[in-house]
Amino acid sequence: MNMETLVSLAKRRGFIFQSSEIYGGTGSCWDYGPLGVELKNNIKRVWWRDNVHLRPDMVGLDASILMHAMVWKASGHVDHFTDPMADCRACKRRFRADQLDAGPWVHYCAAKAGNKFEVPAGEPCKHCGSRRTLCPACGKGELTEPRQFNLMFKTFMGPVEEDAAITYLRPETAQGIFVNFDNVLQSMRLKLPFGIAQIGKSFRNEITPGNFIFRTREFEQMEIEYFVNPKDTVNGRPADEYWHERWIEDRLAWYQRYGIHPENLRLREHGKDELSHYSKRTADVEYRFPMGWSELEGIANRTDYDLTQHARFSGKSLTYFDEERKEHVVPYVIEPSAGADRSLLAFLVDGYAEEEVRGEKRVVLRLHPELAPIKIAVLPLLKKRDEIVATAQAVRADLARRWVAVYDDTAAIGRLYRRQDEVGTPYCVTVDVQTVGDPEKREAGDQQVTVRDRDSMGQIRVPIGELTSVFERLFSGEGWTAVAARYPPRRVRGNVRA
RNA sequence: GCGGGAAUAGCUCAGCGGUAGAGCGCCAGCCUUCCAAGCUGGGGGUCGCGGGUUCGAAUCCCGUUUCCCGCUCCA
Repeated sequence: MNMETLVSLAKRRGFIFQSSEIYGGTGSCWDYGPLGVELKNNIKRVWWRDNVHLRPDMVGLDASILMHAMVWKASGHVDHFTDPMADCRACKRRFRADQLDAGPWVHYCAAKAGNKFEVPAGEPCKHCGSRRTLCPACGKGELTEPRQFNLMFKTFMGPVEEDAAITYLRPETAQGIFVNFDNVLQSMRLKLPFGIAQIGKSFRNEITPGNFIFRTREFEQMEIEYFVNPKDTVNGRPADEYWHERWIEDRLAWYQRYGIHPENLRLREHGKDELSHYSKRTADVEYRFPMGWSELEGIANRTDYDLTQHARFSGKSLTYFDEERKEHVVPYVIEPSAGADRSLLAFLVDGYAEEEVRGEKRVVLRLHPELAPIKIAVLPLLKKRDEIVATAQAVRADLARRWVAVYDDTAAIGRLYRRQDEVGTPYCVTVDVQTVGDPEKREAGDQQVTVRDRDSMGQIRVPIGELTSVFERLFSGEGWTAVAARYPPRRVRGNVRA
């Protein structure tokens, strides 16, 4: 599996198109096509259901993308979300200019000709006063002047482009939750621990976007801020550490529940040196993408950093009153922050399979039935028979009230199946002559159709009247094997091409 | 942003100074009683974009945009 194959499939089958393609494309932006938007909506819907509706301790939120500029001052993004970068003119490597002094460096001092010596970490040369100027990787090249990379999109509120009107497109949805902490607390009568979930677009001027939809400058996050009382203990551990561990386990399990192979998932603990300025501990859920292990979701313990900062900058109290201790506390927050686009990419990559069937290559997207863009395809075996076509269209219309169901008659049955396999449709329904009967042979129809399973390619005969209950069982997770056992396999009446 | 590679039909690619091609896919018709069948026909490309050289440029030169691989970063 390589990314190019997937990019090609995604475009060919209407999942993902490059943004503004007719104008030559625009960097790092991608559009979700008819099937892509279904898939993405399904991912967001099951995430919301599992993390908000099914839990008694979670509520949702949808904050605006544009916020008061002070939000980003308080959050630290204006000051910390910038990286001064310097490039080596010789080996072309790039470095964080603020981390160049981290190690000792070899210095050819101009003030003391012929002298080459090592300067200790963090110190300037005591002879000439200069700091590190040569590349720490190759030791030869001069470094360029540090250039400031601001990762936030700057824009103007209102039509006048003046400094007072500057604000930012949010670089994370999290801050919308923090600034609404008190509103949600007051209106929903919540007790710690509780969480607020939000799905929405965020924007970062990434230095290097790429790898298809993996790193883009406009992306969609699925974030949870789970507030806990840091003074509580659970199972003998501080509440924030306990819940952090719980969320790490829950989130890892979530990806597996929707079909990601366990061997393609792992947890990676952040080292002390790579922790964000607000984080006490962070663990990443990583997926084995075609380009290597990369982050799907970061689960951070943000402590009381954000609420404290916003309280300080806004002058508003952002505390929770602990009834038992009769005191105000600033909650700690655990943040499971997932990428919707990255999840979608992982589900595509993980579901993609090529197998050999009768000497032909079969491409199948083994998407979890809840995620599949199309749930059921209803197909006529023969499109020249009006009764077959009419019955198939009626069956589709009936099923479409409950599930995304499509009708297709533009090819022979084998090709129709393969097309549906390639876009991950879990089940097909085929209407044939037996279903509707054959007037010329005075045969009556049996009103039964073939239901075909994507993964096993198994087929059963099901009365049209029982289709809804069969699909209810299949989509509730009962499994093909269990459901198929109640129905006869399709009777083979010969195959003219065999 | 730097270095390297690439850009021709929906997809994969050939053509590399002289009338834009193939395979697959797509559409239509015929045929066909269940896993990418066959036959016939069809639509579709100002060869990424803009300049230049030339009688003539997909082809050579310059610029530019986008994608891919590294550096780097994160959801």
